[in-house]
Amino acid sequence: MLVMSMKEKRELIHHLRTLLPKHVRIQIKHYQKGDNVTTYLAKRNQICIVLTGVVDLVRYDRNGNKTIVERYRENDLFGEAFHPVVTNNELFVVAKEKSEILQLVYDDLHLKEDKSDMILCHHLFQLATLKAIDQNIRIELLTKTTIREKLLFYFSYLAINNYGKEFTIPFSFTDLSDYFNVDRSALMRELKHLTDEGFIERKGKNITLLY
Amino acid sequence: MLVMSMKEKRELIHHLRTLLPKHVRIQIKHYQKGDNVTTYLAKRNQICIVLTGVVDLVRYDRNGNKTIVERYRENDLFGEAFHPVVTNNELFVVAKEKSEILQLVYDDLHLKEDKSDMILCHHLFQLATLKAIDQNIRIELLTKTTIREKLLFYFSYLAINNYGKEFTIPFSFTDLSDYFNVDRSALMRELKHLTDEGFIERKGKNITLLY
DNA sequence: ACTTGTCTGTTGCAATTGCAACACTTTTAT
DNA sequence: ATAAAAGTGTTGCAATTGCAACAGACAAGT
Repeated sequence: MLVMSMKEKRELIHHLRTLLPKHVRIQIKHYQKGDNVTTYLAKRNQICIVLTGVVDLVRYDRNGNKTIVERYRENDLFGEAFHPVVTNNELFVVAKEKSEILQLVYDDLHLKEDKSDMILCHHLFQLATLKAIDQNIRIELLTKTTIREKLLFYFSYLAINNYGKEFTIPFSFTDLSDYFNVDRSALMRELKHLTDEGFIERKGKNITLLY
Repeated sequence: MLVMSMKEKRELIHHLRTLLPKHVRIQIKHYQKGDNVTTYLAKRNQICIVLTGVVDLVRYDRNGNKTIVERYRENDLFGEAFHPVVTNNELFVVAKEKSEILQLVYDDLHLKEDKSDMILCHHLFQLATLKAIDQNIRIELLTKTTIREKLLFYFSYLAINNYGKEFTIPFSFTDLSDYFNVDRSALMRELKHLTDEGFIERKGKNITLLY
């Protein structure tokens, strides 16, 4: 199956680790909160998998606006390979908390025609698919025209993932506004409107949908 | 190499077609301009590759606003698998021009341990990576805060791909505004401002960067 | 050639959002 | 324990954008 649960994803990573071909050089590195995991500069063709923790891919524009381009959690795939130098960007990968990252060099897995190579490749394809799914959700979120629509879309996404109309937002509001790419105060204002108009109930980051 | 040129990508697809394992069921379908390629409903785990032509993944929201979620060109990968049903979306894939689409069922390529299977898997991973790259560019574009920044980012992207400060926009302005997810008239207005302020010269869709 | 439809270009006005600034609470580090 | 830092919540105001509406250019089809 291409679409898989968290559990299946975890098993996939475990399988991948146990079956890593010997000719594929890997490193497992540990990072503390705030550490720069790796800068998007030279080292091309490096693929990283988050084993534990959370890391953010962030960008600062000329005006100092911060955007969380993507947030990677346990078992997510990322790497320079996915961010070709198309413009003069400043991208940073920063550990949001204590994290453990598996790094491997893509070029190593070139068609050695052994079974474990094949499994690795297959797993990487699945991970890349899952990544694409996350990216599509983000794109869908960003293409909502108003903050209200962004919030409602995001809430219904969380509701489906938590199987219910009550859930806790897994971001701080500051980070959420970076992820939505909107002003934080404007986001808070819209949350207030949604509460006042009876669409949601809110206690801190706990939301209950009333519709 | 993970990052590859158009030519390399074309060769990859060619290779993939000649080496398709026999147990993988494929179909090559032809579509005319305006045809609905496939609706994002039931058929999961189908992977599509554009052989010729252009197809758009579009969404209409409640207010009738159209958004081009993604545009797929020759050798691009798409499919229901990348769009899990997370919300009540209405996604359509529409042929923008006469197109030829290769469709294969993902479940067929499950670990048959033969060489061509491995190559197919490897190629699919590469395609998925290229897809992720495109998605990242789109995300970067969408996270620009103003229409001006979106235009300048997009222009510099085109300039790099065309190796020069002169290029032709490969969208109609109507489609470009759908892709940027902004109002068309607002986009035209901003183009005018950029021209008036001497950032660009424009004749129809031909742009020259003056900075 | 003519009609139909789509695309381009422009403008006034209203609505949403970003910005700046502030007070207050919570978390983190020493 | 206490200081410093980060996050939350709120508001007025300005700026950007969306919307509506229109006219002319261009393209496609009969």
